[in-house]
Amino acid sequence: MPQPRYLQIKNEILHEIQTGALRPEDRIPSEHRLAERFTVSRLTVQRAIRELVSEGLLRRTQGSGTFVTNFTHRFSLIEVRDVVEEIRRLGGEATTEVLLHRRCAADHEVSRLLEMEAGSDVFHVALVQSMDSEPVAYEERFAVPSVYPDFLDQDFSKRSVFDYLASRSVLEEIENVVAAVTPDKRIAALLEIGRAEPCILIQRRNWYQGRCVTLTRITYAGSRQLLASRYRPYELAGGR
Amino acid sequence: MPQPRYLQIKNEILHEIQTGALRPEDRIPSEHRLAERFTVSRLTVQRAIRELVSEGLLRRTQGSGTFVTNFTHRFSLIEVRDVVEEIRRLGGEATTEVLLHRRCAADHEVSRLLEMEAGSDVFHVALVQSMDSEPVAYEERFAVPSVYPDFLDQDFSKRSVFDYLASRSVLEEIENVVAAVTPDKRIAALLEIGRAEPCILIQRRNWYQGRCVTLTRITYAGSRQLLASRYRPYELAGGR
DNA sequence: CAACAATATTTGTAAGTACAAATTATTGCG
DNA sequence: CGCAATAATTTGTACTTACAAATATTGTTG
Repeated sequence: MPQPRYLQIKNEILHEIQTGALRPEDRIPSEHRLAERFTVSRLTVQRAIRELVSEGLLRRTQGSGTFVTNFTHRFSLIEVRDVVEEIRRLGGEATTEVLLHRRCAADHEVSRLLEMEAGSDVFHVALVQSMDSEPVAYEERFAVPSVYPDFLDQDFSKRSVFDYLASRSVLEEIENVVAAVTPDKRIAALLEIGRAEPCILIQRRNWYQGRCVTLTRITYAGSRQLLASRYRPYELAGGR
Repeated sequence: MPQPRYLQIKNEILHEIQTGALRPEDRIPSEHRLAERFTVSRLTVQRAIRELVSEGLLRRTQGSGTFVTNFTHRFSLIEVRDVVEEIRRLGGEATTEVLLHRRCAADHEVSRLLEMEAGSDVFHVALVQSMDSEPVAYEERFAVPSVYPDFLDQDFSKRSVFDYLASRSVLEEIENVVAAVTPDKRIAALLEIGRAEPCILIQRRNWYQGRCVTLTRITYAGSRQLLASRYRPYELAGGR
């Protein structure tokens, strides 16, 4: 058996969509008819269709039928990786300089973003990430003490904050905001760039068990393109 | 039947992962055992597990077993929508001013990015997108003539370029590059911002049938946060 | 003890059947 | 003709069975 039947069926439907033989809003044949056409059981057809539905290419309504989605990707996706992760992926050596690592009272802005009362205690770490000795990002992270009790015991120059935080909680919700900013004097100096050089600021908030538990602000040194992604929206499944 | 059995099983496993009862690399019981435990058929268990696999929470190996992934999202995702789409989503009125709409010879940079010979003919359109009469983005798009023969006949002030391009091809591959830039004099004037105000530049390339067919550069007026996303990585399925 | 063979376990694919639920088409009646 | 009841279609869920393929375990033998 060179390729499972359900994959053959799936790829055939996918191909018809890609070539335009099946157009958005078109109704595809019923499971029964497809099962007849391919001489397979209804279950096999069903599996192929269910996967295409979960991938967003088809939409089905009980009693009515299965239709081609007109959702020709209303958006495309950009992956935002952890800086250390990204540096390694690019084949560089990542080093971390920890500037601050403390417990402190949250200021107005931070407490608002963390959805807690102003003046509450938070953990705070500030660091500079370098790739092959060249600074590429300034990170500032805040964490809620109750969820990360051993935050202050960590050595973030050895293990990335990202790694540590990820190991302590399976996140429920993630919010990312991207903005372009001009670095202030201090950050420009740390990143060894001119104050006129624009930077990308990514602010991320994570929720765990209904509460906002971490706030991260990463300022990327402008010219270094760490935010790129390339992907295939609808790839044919299986080999060949 | 309040909730399908396969969803109950899926959510139970998901819950065990979220609470930490099941940890990364743990092996979960075999289909046979789970079917016994929940008094359902193997198929029903299989469906629950297959969905969790496709969502990236479990990994299976034939003959060996099913394991919890240690893939605690190495990246998070940002959705990049079309400007017109994004403006409507925010409840604003989108207007488009077309500055250029022509056929021309590709310069060195554009032909390199479109993977074609320098000097080849390309379609070119430049426009300013506004939200409630306030300019928010400057777009420059290049398209390969052979794939979009009626490019010049379109009225892009009525129908968005995005819409037109999407209607003509189902894309195979999408590349996005995000950078922070300082706008040049012309773009700053068009966006009605100061030259010191940093902007986000998104460059996108699309592939269709093995060839790069479109190149887009969008400069977002800095302070307007059009790049934000919020999502739940592993949401419990079904109601209740 | 090590190498190999046989066996058991586990997942992968697939057929067939059954009934429920939602939608759409059809029929019959006033 | 219009409306309501009925029938047919289509998807949703679920059970049982069957065998193949990959891996893990156990037992045997030199």
